[in-house]
Parts: sequence; structure tokens; C-alpha cells
Amino acid sequence: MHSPELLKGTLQTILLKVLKDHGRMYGYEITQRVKELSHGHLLLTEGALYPALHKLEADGLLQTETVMTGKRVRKYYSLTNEGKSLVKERVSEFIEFIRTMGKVLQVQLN
Amino acid sequence: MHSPELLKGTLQTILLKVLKDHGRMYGYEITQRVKELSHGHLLLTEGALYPALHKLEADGLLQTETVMTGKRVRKYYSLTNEGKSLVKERVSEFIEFIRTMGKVLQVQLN
DNA sequence: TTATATACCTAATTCACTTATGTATTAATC
DNA sequence: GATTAATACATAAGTGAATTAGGTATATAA
Repeated sequence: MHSPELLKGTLQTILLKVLKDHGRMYGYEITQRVKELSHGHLLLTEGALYPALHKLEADGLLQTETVMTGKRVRKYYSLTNEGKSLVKERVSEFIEFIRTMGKVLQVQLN
Repeated sequence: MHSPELLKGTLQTILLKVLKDHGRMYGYEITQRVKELSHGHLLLTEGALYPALHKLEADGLLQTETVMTGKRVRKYYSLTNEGKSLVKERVSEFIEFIRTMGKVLQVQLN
């Protein structure tokens, strides 16, 4: 696992991008997808995930749809139009930050 | 300027690596060096810088030497042996994190 | 002489996270 | 058939690294 300190500030970007790439997803599904994509290196904790999803929804970037599967509740999240346009911004902001860090730390990142 | 959220957790790594590459430096000098290396994209605030330096010193990673230049005080920081061995760890940890983020966000970082 | 740059510092506040806990259903194992 | 693990949601208390906002003082440029 990675130092959780580094994750700070990147969670929103992860959630938005994963939802952009995959479409409609529910919370638990997101944790599994991120775990898979990162080969087990990035494990989202529920205490971070759910508040983050709620905030993105409150900010109008995500919309929800609650679905019953048998007796179990699933809350599906998907990007709003506002969310869709923000993803690109956030991702390129992150890439730009990485490039800058590469210069400051004088390391090759590829 | 970058979203300051992204900086969280990376400040210690920056300070250690810049001190490793440059040798003995004082606080203000570090801010100028980082500004220069990042082409003005990364501006360290004093409220973040000085507490971070003090913490690294308290943790035994940095040692200090106070020098008077005329009537002005300069506090020089340099890596201790413990600090030197930690730099490599921190930098490779950061690189590993970036690689993982690249996979999760499905972006090319070079 | 007045603003800007240099040079240090800390205290109050913010906020995204961790840790801990709670509830409940479904599937696997013993 | 009972217990554990996986699925699925949620919140509350605490942490800690940052921001914001202040303070002091010297040196230089306008």
C-alpha cells in the first residue's frame, strides 16, 4: 500500500475519472475497480469514499440512482454534465502537477 | 499555480530531495529554488515551510546551523545520515505512487 | 521615504483524511 | 445449521498537514 498522505487531494480526481471511464457505478464497485486497476496498491477506505461521493453529489458533479437488488440497496453514481466537464480539468491539472514535481524532484516519471 | 490540495503529503519529499541535490540551504533559499525548478508553478508558503523544516529537524532527518550575515540571521539546514537514507525511500515511494495513479486514471505521464 | 525583497517565526483555523463503529444482506465454509 | 467472509451502505471522533493571517526585523530599490 501507498503512504496514505500522498492520496490526499487525489481522491476526487480518481472518483470522477473512474466514473467517466466506466459509467454508472456504486460505491463498493468503485473500491473494487480501483483496487483492480492499481493491482492492489490503492485501497479506498469507506470512511473516505462515502463522504467524498456525498460531497461530489452535493456539489452537483454526480447524480445518484438508488436500486434494490433483492433486499439489498445499491446507490449508483454517475457524472452530471458539470461533472463531465470537470473531469478533464482535474486530470490535466493532476498531470501538470506531476510534471512539475518531476522537475522539482529531478526525476524521470515514465 | 497548482491546486494546493495536490501538494499535501509531498512537501517533506520536496524538502528532503532539494536538500540532497543542493546541500546546505536556508528556508528562504529553498522557496526560491523550488520556485525556480518549477518555473514558478510551485510556491511554498512560509506557514507550511517552517513548521515542516522544524518537524524534519525534530525527527532527526535534518540538522541546523545558524549563521549571521551582517545583522541578518540565516538558519541553514542539511540532511543528517538518517535523512540521506530516507530521501531515496521517499522519492521512490512517490514515483511508485505516480505510476499507480497513472494506471488508475489511465493516463500517460511522460 | 516608502515599498519591495529578504529572512525568520507562530497561532488559529480548515478540511480531507484515518480510525472506529454501526447496520444489514448474501454467499461460502465448517 | 452455524459461523465467517464478502457485499453494501453510513456516520462520528480524532488527526495532522496544510492555509490564512498575523508578527518582527534587516537590506535594497524606487
